[in-house]
Amino acid sequence: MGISRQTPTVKQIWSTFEKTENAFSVVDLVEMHRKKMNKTTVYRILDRFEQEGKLHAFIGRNGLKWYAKCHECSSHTHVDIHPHFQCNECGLVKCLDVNIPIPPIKHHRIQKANLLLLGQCEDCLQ
Amino acid sequence: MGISRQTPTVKQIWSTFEKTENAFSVVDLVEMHRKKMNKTTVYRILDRFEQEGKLHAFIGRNGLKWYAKCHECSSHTHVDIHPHFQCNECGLVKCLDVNIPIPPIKHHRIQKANLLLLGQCEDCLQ
DNA sequence: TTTGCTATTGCAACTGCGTTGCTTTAATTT
DNA sequence: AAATTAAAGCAACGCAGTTGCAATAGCAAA
Repeated sequence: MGISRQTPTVKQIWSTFEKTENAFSVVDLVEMHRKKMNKTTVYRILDRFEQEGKLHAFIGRNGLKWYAKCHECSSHTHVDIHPHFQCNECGLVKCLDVNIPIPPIKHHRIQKANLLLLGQCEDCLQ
Repeated sequence: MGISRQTPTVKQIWSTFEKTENAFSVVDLVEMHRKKMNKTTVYRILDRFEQEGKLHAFIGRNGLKWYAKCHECSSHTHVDIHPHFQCNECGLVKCLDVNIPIPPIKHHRIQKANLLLLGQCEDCLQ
């Protein structure tokens, strides 16, 4: 499983994430790479990156799936907050370097937590 | 705006939420009421309930929209955590009565926060 | 280098959630 | 009872995401 062949398409998708902590929706990624590869290929490469732990995924404001490369996102199985931010004005999505503790919930076992903060980013505040 | 006519379909949709704090996905609701009304009607009634503040909505695990009646969900505009829980085993979704404080994020203005906790519910833990 | 294996890609068709436009129905007001 | 118009039904559509299959091309082994 995972990425076992370094094809041009794999390299190209990876290059999108390599230099940034920002997240991209699948729709954006399909559009970005439309001229070079099929949308099915984009979906499949993203799946493989996610399984490999090179990217992590979460659901954004409108139910679209977003992907981002995040430091230390590869292999923790403990309850983890994974906070993400989406700008209501420009649409920017990125990972936040903030740790938000989750209190224990009575009679429940919490395995994962998805936190999406919505608001205005640095650029749009000015 | 809002619900201005008490039609049978409106009453029926509302009766689904009346007795519980559990949330329902739109897909579930369309299926539940399939014999009595058109799916378009379900979507539209849910939209109206949301605008009226009788129901609130959030995005679940798979990007589906979920609705729930929640005490005190009608009219606050402050940053609010709205924590929801989804069971990874039985799929149950409900509102949690827990307040989780969001720390201020440098250079960002946070207007809303969506928190989805995933794990096992009381019934599935046994 | 060449060969063989099979992971990967492209393509086209399909599924399913959600929306739209328009006509008909019926709740509410007068 | 009639008029007004919100709401419902229906069919067609748009778009995200998936599937099956044939063609292509990494990569390892010879």
